[in-house]
Amino acid sequence: MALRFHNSLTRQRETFQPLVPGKVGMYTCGPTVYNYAHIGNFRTFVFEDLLRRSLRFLGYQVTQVMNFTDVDDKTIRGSQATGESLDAFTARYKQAFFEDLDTLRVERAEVYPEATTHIEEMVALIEQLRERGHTYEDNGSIYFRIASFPGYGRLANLNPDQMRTSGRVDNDEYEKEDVRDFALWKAWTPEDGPVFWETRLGKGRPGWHIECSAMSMKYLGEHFDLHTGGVDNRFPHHENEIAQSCCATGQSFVSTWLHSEFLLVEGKKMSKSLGNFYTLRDLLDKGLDPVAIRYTLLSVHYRAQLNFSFDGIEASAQAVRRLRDLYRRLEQAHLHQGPGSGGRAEVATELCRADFTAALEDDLNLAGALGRLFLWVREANSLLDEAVLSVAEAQTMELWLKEVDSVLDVLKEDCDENAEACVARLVEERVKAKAAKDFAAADRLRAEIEALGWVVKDTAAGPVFHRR
RNA sequence: GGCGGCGUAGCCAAGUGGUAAGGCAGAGCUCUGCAAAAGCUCCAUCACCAGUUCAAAUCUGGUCGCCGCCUCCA
Repeated sequence: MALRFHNSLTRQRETFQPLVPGKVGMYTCGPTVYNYAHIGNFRTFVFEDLLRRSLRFLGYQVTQVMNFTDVDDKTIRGSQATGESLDAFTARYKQAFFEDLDTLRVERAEVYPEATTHIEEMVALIEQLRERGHTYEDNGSIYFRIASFPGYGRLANLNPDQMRTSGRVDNDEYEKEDVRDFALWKAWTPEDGPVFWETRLGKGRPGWHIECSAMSMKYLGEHFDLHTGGVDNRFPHHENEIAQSCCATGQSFVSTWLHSEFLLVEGKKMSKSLGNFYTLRDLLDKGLDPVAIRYTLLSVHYRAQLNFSFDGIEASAQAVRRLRDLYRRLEQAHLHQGPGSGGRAEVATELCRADFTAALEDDLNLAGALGRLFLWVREANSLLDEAVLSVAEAQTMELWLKEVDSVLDVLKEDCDENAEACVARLVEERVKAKAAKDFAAADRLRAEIEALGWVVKDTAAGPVFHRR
């Protein structure tokens, strides 16, 4: 089986062929750092995490670039509202973003370029477009003329002539030749205050779309493998990126475009007016387990709308618990070494590996892969119940589960080591109490452990414990 | 007006021609000092209608319902 993706550009499933065998360059549109990112944003970021982890699982070397949009209308307005400099304002949200990524166990990209530190690259790109006749100026601003790019609309599957035109656009955007044109460079206005750059293009700031063209090509080359984002970025943002990049370089830009669908909350698109708008921090305040949130975001195919519900989080938490319980059992299997399963362990594991891998290769069908994984989980538990696993077999199974977890990243428990050591002592005491048939003491210790928020389970191999 | 997606058990969800994965919840059983976990068993004919086919959740046409995009938005 070969890795296949549904390419938004062609709307077809295609076999993935990186430009350089074994290596993948991917650009993932990052956050505009003017507030805390919400759960819908994280649906996309977790999808991109699944993508990079899957690529690595499949043996590719990945270079991921994720930008920070740290200058635009919203960041400027935000900084003015708090009276901070733009840099100080956005720095807070950049840091918060990284904290949130850690909470959700999203792996770090290789490069996080910021728009404000790549002004020169953008200016050079705009100059290149100007030389090739794709731009025009008005009052110091520079616009991209989409009529100069015949391929415009291909990604979004929109015919420019049939786009709906509204009166509102006509009124607001009178300075453009065509309402569909977009700004590459915005001339300074008094509302921008201290936010401007004096450049060869004049005094002003870059438009939004140009940063992604400039920074992706700087770090990944003029033509690279994968570009991803939420569906809402498909048009106009990504369409404009294609226009800018192709017109500037004269060659194709991105091989494969991947777009993740929207996340709904309780069946509705998230919005502040509906009261179903949640940042990650809001959800943590409600006591939700971040790993359960991660699992939920992961377990629905990225091109399907995901309905986020609190019941769903509970179901995910249980599924994660099942995986963790098995992992603990495998870790401790050496304590009651068996005679060997007669090949059952190996066969089950190899079948699982083949099916799990095939599902991932099929446009990142993680839901299908998980279905197959849980079949193996049952088999593994059965073998443990029968106490037949040899030490080597248990290790093989444990290794496979760890390998799966290089994609899922849900096994590790968040707990501070002091608490764990403390509970471990109570568990030890309880073992002694039980050995002495002092069940009253054993029950008292169990209650104590549970009061600390932990659960202890007695198994054939001795007690195991974990956070509730 | 133009483009696109979706509708599978109580909930989530996989499955693009061969007779319905998996998770959660629920019921019963086994095991168990207790408590859990685990294992076993049970729980759907795939929105509706009409076609194509030896065979359709899967293809075609239509109906109903839901959702998204057409320059703020992951």
